[in-house]
Amino acid sequence: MASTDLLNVHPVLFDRVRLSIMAHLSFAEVAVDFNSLLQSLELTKGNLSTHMKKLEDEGLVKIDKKFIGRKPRTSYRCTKKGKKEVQNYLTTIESVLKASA
Amino acid sequence: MASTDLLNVHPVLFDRVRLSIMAHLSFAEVAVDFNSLLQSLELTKGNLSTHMKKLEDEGLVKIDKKFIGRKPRTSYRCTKKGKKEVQNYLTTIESVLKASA
DNA sequence: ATTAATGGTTTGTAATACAAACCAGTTTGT
DNA sequence: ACAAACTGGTTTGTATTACAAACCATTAAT
Repeated sequence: MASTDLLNVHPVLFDRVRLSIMAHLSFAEVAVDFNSLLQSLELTKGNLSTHMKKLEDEGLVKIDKKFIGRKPRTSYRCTKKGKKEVQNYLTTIESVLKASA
Repeated sequence: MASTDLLNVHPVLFDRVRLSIMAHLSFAEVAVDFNSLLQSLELTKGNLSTHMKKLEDEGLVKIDKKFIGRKPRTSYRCTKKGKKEVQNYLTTIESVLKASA
């Protein structure tokens, strides 16, 4: 088994909210903006903001800020690394837990 | 998709160490004692102790304290609820992440 | 000109993971 | 017999983190 494999999972993904975010982003395949995430996930703005910053710091997500007309708009997309880490999370969890089922 | 399904996952399992513990226990099928867990998982005693307490409080694990000869021995086993929650964790993660792969 | 809404960020607080210190007893060494 | 070291943990203090509230800057509506 080697449940220590879990150590190879990116730590930042061990959070329900961030995993949800990454699921959304990797599902979308395209950039998703702050407010859709906000709605889908039912978070407060501050909470979402800091989670996104953390994901960005770890390179799992790329932020894109621009103006739509006169309004600011922040959107995010999943990086290659992000996809990789999500995949790794899934396969690792499966291997660790299925052995024990 | 509905990544909000993640809300149905037991919160206490969203921790790398506790998930490792539960993987160990549900794999073992039998009681595992404090010190084997300590070794397998390479934790400090205090850390393991508090994690086990939390798992116990949530009813995922049953604690058993007795004396072997003159020495105390604490061991743990996975409860039915524990197994159920681990299963739920696995299937939920799979459904949420596979949709996004 | 005010008020309300949009699009976020910064900041203060409560919860949590962790290791260090501690405690109760046992075995080992002299 | 006594001390030192080991066993088997628990309690306690600290650092990190998740979170919501408060805030800021601007735009849109009245």
